[in-house]
Formats: sequence, structure tokens, C-alpha cells
Amino acid sequence: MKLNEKKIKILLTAEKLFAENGFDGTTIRKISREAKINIAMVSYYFGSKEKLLEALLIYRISDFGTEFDSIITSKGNHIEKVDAFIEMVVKRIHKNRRTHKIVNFEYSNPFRKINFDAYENYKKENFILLEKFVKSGQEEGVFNKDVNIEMIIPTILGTYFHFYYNKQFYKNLLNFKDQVEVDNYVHNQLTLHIKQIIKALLTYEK
Amino acid sequence: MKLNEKKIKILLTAEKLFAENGFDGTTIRKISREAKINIAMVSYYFGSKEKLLEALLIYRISDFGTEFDSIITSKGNHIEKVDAFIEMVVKRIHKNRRTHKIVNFEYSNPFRKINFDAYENYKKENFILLEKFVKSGQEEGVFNKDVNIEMIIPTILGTYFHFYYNKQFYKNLLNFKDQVEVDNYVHNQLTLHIKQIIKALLTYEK
DNA sequence: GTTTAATTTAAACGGTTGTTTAATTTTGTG
DNA sequence: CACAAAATTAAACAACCGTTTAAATTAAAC
Repeated sequence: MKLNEKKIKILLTAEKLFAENGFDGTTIRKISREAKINIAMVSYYFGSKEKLLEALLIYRISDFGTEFDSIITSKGNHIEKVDAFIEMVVKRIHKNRRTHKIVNFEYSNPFRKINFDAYENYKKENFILLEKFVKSGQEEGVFNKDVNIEMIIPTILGTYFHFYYNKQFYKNLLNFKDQVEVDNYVHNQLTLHIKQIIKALLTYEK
Repeated sequence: MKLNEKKIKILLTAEKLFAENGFDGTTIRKISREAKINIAMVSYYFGSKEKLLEALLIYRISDFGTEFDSIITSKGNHIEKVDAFIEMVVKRIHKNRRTHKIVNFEYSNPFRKINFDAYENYKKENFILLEKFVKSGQEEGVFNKDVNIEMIIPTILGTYFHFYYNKQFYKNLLNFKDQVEVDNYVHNQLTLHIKQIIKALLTYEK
């Protein structure tokens, strides 16, 4: 699909509202009001509300890119690569947290008939890359062999998103005054914590 | 609020549908159809759809109980308590995963005017207990001092819920045939993985 | 058994939903 | 300028929403 300026404006507005109010909580009228376009334009451009969400997913997932590869295949030791990898992942999901939130909820909705192939392929590719990386570290004796590789991504993303979904709670607990302080915490303490648990998991001797 | 049999049936039906379709994706008509009651009964018993959700939260959170306390204050060494603690937490959130999903999404919806005080208090109390436990372990020299205690719960719950929200993906990746196999994985490999990362975090020497 | 209260019901309320229509305006092309 | 295609609009569509009403039924109290 060719995306002109107006289509992208609709997608970005939909992304914001879907993430804030959910898919069912967002109306085409709200989207068109906020994007300052006519209600009929959504159907005209995307066909339906569901296809609008599909277009958004494709738009964002292609944007996710694959920096993965360049970090893992670069030179340097495995531990440094874990740090670089996690820093990259946290930055990326924090930037794309809205779309991730939408996906988390709609993907687990058994009655939603949205096509999630792009999302599933993206997850599968990333897993295969990570698996290769961990196994190479295990063969070199740097990483522990007793590791559940499938659960590494859930640990990283899950930790971040539990924090994000309970932002209001952690704002109070950690005395954040504004979103800037939240962003700082994510990119410093939270990223550090995730690096710590993953490195500990990979190198821990029982 | 006194809960008779019919009220509880409405609550359980609402819990199922809210978790599957979201709050906005669930209609009172669907709830009443599935619970085999008249539409007006929801308003009659609970007042409104939003108050129905609030009643569900209170019903479930009081059910969460506080086994926490008994594990942490029991005798035995700290490492064993970590294992027991995580096993209890995973069992509990897996049992109450529907309500947790609803809360995760609605609590992060900035326009929902639901009262989440019960949820926030529950989280706060549990955090204080955990903090006391970790600090006592640190003073005894069993636990590492360089630990972000605030992020331990997000790591445990987040890992579980990322797995749960992407169940379809992990069903394919790990070749689960049915829900029984998913449940087994949660209570064995996933629980073991979380125990491993938390113990590694708490005792890891850099 | 009579009266009062609680429960249950079908129907109706005004409002909103996603989508389509048909007419109008703008843009692009020769 | 003329003409066709694309974009934009206001209005209408049937369907559904959460909630309320007022009447009918059941249960409880005396």
C-alpha cells in the first residue's frame, strides 16, 4: 500500500487512540476528528476499521527493522553483545510501546479476525537470531548451558511492559514527576536491571 | 456488597468476556446472554457496566489473599523461600490471569474512570513485604546488594504475562497441542525459568 | 391469607456505532 | 480550457449500545 502524508496521519492518530483506549474503545469518528479528516476517509483509504489496524501493524513492524543482526554478528565478546542487544531492544520497544500494547491485547483476543502474520514472522525471525547467538556463546563456554532460550525475550519484553502497564503505580512508588523522568528511568535503571538479570541468567553458576 | 449465587455467576461471566474481548468489546447483552439472565439484572445488581468491573476487581483481589506473608516469615533459608515465593506467585497469577489481563489494560487506559484503589493497595502491600525480605537477605549476606528491588515483581509477572499474551506464538514455537500442555509448561519450565533468573539476580557475583 | 418487598421481565429510550451513498470539489492530464 | 480521475464532503443507513421504565412475578413478613 502506498502511504501518502494523509494516510500516515490517520495511522499515527489511530495508533495513539488504539493504545490509549483500545481497539473497541476507539471510534472512527474520534480518529477522524483528531486527524482532522472526514469520517468516510478511513473507509475510503483503508476499507474498514480492522484493515486500518492491519495497515498500522505492517507500517510499524517494517519500521522495527533488524538491527539485531548487526549487533549479534559484529565483533566483540558475548557479554558486551548482550548489553548492546538489550539496550537496543528496550529503546525500540519503548519507542514503539503503543503498537506493542495494541498487539499484546488484540493478538490475545480470540475473536479478533486481524491478520497477525507480519507480527508472528517478526517474532520468529528474532527468536532464531537470538537462539543462534546464545548457542554460540554456550559452545564457547561463555554462557551457561542450562538456559531456557525461549523465555529470554518474554523476560526482557515482559519486564518492560509490566512496568509500562503499571506506570501509574510506579510513578507513585518511585516518585516520578513527569514523563521525562519515566523515560530516564526506562533508559537507565530499568535497562540496567534487565541487562543484569539476563547476564546473571546466562553466566550464573549454581 | 453481599454476593448471592446469581451475582457471582454474572461476575464470572463478565470476567471471562472482559478478558477475551476487552471491556469495551464486551456488551451487557453478551454477558446477560451467556449468564442466562435478563439484561436489566446487571444494572439492577451492580448499577452500571463500570461498577460491574469494580465489583469484579474487589471480588478477585480479596480472593488473592496473602500467602506472601506466611512464606516469607516462615523458617528456612532465603533461597528456598525465593523458590516457594515464585511458585506461589506464578500459580496465583495463572489462576487469576483473566482479571490480571483486564487490569493491565484498563489500568493503563487514561480515560477509564474505574476505581483501582484496591489494586494499588494490593500491589503496594506486596512490594513492602518483598522489600523487607530482600533486605533481610542482603543483611545476612545471602543476597547481592546491587539489586533493583522495585523491578523484581515486574520481572516475574511480566515474564509470565508476555508468555500469556503471546500464547498463540509460543503454542507454535513449543508445539503445544492443547491448554493442558500450556498449563504444564507454565507450572514447570516457565516457573523454573523465573526461579532461575531471580535467584541468579539475587546471588550473582559480577 | 394479605400485604409488602424483592426479583424478573419485555419493551422502549436516546444516543452512538461502522459503513455506504451520492453529490461536490479538487487535482492531474492532454 | 476541457475532461477524467481522485479526493472530499454531509447525510443517511441499519444495527447495536447502556440504561431506564413500568408491569408482572416471586418471596418474605406478619
